Amino acid sequence: MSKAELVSQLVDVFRLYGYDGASLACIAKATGLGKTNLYHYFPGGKVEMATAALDRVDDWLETNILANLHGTAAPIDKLRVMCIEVSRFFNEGHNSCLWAVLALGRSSEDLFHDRIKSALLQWIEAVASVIATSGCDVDLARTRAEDAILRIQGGLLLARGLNDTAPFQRLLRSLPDELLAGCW
Amino acid sequence: MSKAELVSQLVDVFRLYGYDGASLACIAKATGLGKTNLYHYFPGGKVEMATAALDRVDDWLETNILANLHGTAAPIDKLRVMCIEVSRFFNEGHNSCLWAVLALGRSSEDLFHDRIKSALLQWIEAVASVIATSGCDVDLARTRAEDAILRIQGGLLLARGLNDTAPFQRLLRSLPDELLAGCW
DNA sequence: CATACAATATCGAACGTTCGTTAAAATGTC
DNA sequence: GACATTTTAACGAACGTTCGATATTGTATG
Repeated sequence: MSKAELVSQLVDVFRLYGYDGASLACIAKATGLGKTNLYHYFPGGKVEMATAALDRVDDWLETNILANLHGTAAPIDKLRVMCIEVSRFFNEGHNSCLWAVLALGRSSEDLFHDRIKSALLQWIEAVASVIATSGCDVDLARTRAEDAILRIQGGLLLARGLNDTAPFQRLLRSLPDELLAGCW
Repeated sequence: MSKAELVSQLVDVFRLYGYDGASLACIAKATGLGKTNLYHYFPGGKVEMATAALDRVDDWLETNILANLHGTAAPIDKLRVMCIEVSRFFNEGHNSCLWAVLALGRSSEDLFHDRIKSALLQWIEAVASVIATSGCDVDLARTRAEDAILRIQGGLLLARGLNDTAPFQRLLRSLPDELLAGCW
């Protein structure tokens, strides 16, 4: 197995069990590697494994979300592409968000908080920029962008809490139009 | 310290550290009780402690949210009261939601999932009922109610992820009117 | 082509620590 | 003296981690 596949499995394990819930034995079983062998790939131990998982999610954000939002397509099309990519990445709502899991899992002042905050802000600012270019007031665009990310996170949480991905999927369908509503 | 205060502290500890992150040593320190002494109050151990914390949150939901929503006041007033109570309970967004922490913290098939799902559904249905009585289509009311809870959860998550409670507070301010918009 | 050697990958066993938990004894309270 | 509360001590299990050795692979030299 390549290291890229390995990291993908780490993402899955951490967002399913959380940082504390994902024991080394749990990770070893999920990846098929021995506990010891994991230290060959991640000498920094569990922290480095979670960091690698976060790196992977950052890559996804940059490649599949930010690049698109910063592109030259029409605002409505960029937002539609974003929602499609989000739906795919989270398996139509069946997967949790690693940021949410790590942000809620440990104490307030933990290792990953700064990274998560930075990623969320990048996403919000990119969405706000797209909305603003469609003629919206800048402050309103920012507010709507925050609301968009907020609702995506809430949708994923509800999907897990209710065992029902319908609200999340409905949200993604209506989001692009709502974000640009009333913008000329 | 009364048992009621003790349970309140359990709620705080669990929603700050998560179930796995809240070790017995951590709980003992937070409550001021010895590890073993906790077993005098909760013979069922950690599971019973978390269950007691969930009981407390259920009590809050029933007393401060559902009773109000099922009352006889005007729909808009009931929704406003709800948002005020939510803001107070979550300390204006500085506290996390125990349901979210427990839902995201452990594996999909865990001990608390059914309880969390049931509580969320009760809340959603109560909100949907209020919206529907104001003249809204029943399906639309349900959709809006799901969106309301979804956004509250997302707002709390963003507050923790961004270290910024502003989106959550803004959400609570605009939610009552938005939920009833276009309903005659 | 074959051999030797270094680097990479994997493993089993054990480390010390912390986990949740239990039993018994000590302390406080009425 | 009866009862609730708290503490001391200890338990086996699981935690993240480290060590030492063994395969496996790649590479260079003869």
